[in-house]
Amino acid sequence: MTNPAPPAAVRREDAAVDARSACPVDAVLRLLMGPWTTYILYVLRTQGPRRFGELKREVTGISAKVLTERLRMLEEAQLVRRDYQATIPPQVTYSLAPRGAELTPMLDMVKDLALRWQTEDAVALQPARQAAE
Amino acid sequence: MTNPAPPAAVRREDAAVDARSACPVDAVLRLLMGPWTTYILYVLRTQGPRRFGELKREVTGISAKVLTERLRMLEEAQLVRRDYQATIPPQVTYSLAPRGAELTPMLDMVKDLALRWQTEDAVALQPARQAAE
DNA sequence: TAAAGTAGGTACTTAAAAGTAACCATATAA
DNA sequence: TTATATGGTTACTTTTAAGTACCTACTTTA
Repeated sequence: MTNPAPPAAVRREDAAVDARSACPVDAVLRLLMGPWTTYILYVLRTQGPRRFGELKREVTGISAKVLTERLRMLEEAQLVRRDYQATIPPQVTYSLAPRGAELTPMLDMVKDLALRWQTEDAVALQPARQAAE
Repeated sequence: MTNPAPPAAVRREDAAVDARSACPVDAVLRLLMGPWTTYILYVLRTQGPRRFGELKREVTGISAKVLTERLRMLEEAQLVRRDYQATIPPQVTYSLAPRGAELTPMLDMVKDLALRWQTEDAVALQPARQAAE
């Protein structure tokens, strides 16, 4: 689960709030949530280290604001590494940190599941093929 | 990545929108996202089938509205099964569907990662222990 | 007679997240 | 001389999601 704005009614039940906030699974899933996040990780994983501008161009449609937010969040979570070179113009390179790489097997698992379900659904919706032959 | 409201600027670039919406990993992650979702699955997974009222009591702090929304979404995604008995009062039981159970290894993987990172962080913040002895 | 439990539905409000646009300093290229 | 690129930041607006409260219909219980 993910913790939204704790409403007043819940804010009083600290036990419940803690139970949700302390869930370690939730903490990790919350990192991946939100638009663009897995997309950014995907680009870094498959394309290798990228500079800010390159990322912005490859993650089509993202705004600089959100890209910055996501990168800061991922950096804080140690999923992404930020290399800043104070040249002019400045050169900032983002790459997958060790923890980011550790997510790979799990993301692959999600991918396999997703593709399998997709196939199963497609097959289930195609009894016409058998009937037509 | 998750698809937010497609802004006008992006709406024209259908290729980009498709690239994001069609991502199967994203489709699955989006199901788990949002407050309470993994919590609901967790309760069904560990406690077994539960009725609406029971769920609402166990998922502390959730509102009936959101619980209903989440269950409908999970049912549509075939992660959860809904059994409706037209008794009086009506009896509605929710249980984990096969696809919901298939998520277990992946969620366990997230849990292991999360706990390990938590431990690593705790150790990294405790060099005082060594120094004190 | 009124309350409580069943499983929600609906309307309204609020808060968070995301989007847009303008701006910063600096240097190079046209 | 103006535009472009670098890597952002900031203010403002819009969209979406979530929360709150009240309602249904029927039965059993106090």
